[in-house]
Amino acid sequence: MATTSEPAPIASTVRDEIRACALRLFAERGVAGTSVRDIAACAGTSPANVLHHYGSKEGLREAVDDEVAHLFAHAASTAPDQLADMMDPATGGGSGSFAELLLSAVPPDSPVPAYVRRLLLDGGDAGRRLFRSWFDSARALQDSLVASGVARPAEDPDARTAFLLVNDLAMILLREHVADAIGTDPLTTEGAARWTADALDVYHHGAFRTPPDGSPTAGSTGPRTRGHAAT
Amino acid sequence: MATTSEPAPIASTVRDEIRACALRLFAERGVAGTSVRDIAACAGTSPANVLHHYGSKEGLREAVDDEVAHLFAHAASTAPDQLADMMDPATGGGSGSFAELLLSAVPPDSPVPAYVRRLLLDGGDAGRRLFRSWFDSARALQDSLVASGVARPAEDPDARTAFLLVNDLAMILLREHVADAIGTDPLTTEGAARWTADALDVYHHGAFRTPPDGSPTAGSTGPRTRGHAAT
DNA sequence: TTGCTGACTGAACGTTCGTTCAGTAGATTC
DNA sequence: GAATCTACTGAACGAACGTTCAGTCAGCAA
Repeated sequence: MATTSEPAPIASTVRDEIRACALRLFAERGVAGTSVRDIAACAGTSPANVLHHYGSKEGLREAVDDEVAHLFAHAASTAPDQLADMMDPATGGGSGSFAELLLSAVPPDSPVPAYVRRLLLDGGDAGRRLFRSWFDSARALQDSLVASGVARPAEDPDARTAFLLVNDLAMILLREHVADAIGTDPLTTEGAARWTADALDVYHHGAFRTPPDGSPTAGSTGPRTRGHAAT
Repeated sequence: MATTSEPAPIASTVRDEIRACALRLFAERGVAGTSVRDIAACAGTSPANVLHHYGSKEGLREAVDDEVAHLFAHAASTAPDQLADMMDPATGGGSGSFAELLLSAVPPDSPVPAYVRRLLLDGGDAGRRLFRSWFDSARALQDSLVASGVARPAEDPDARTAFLLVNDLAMILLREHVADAIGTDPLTTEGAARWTADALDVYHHGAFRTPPDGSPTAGSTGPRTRGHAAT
């Protein structure tokens, strides 16, 4: 059903159609909330044919997981250059954002971001591997940016990388809520620009004024009220 | 089954047990992935009794949504003071983090954070309301912090509030992945300290070195590669 | 004692689920 | 032309689903 722009192998087979429908429906309703019959109806074929091609519903889910993983594996191979390029203040002063990378890899109405969300939050192995690979890329990028003087060195580099990566992914995860709150979808070009502008401001100049000198490493700052209500 | 500490009405009724089980199972497996029979078995009663108390599975889901919403509505009534207190560099230099507030309100092994995750990501009205209320609180806090000179004023205050709030929530959403990556669960006291230390460092001093002067408002920094592969 | 109420159950209901299977149609191979 | 293969279908399977219902039982008011 209407795969969008140019580079796809255009002659979409029923097999591909089934997988595309599964991707979209899984992303919208979750795997448990999507039936094989739903997918078959979406792809204009019979439920039996879905299982003919993918063996089982679980097999189809794995195929979709793989598709998404490969999409990013390919993007990741060009990512370091792209990200480093985005980061270079000379060529544009970008943000080095994974979200921007994602935005550049899929059309704005793609179900992929929503599927990535499920992947990251459903506790499965595919999601764990995806996050791992992103974390490793981000860590390497962070190191190189520190080495080249673009980024400030962190006392806790793993925490720093995780912090920046997670902030970045959060925008994908909470996309609808952000759009509601600020009135612009952050996964459109204009929305991304607005989001990036603020993120860069914080990442360059901070959000808070400098604390009292000899700033404590803040390690002691746990929550002080320890209500621990049951539930 | 073993509700934890003090303030709960301790004499847990079967009705409460059913709701507690539903909260946990919905959080773990999703609503569609949890059957009424599962919940009944967990609560040690019959499926018919679950529906006797809550009318339908959907009614039970709404009851659980309400329970969580009320938990935070109560927390929110004391939140401004607590958050402002956390923010005050004089009394502790905390982070004003919603995640810390959450951590202080529920025990570390509570299913509530996972349920909040589902609430925020399942596109329902309860999640939308929850985010809205958090955004409004965060916005008000942000304004007061700017007024008192603790926070730098932002060019785009809505975006700034959304950015900080979303960063904060991200840690809850991606909790397991962060724990994997940095080796510490950020929703434990020690994990939170580590996370907070780095977050404060970024929020006070930035993550990147100051860009070339006359820093562009960065609005032009969209992704420059416009691959838009189909999918 | 009687009658009522609310918590609770076992058995069953109709539906929908994932999956199986025998079989058809259209190519391709020998 | 027969044999083989792959894509595909309609009908059915047993299991699991949410839900209904008649009925049991304990506590309590009259």
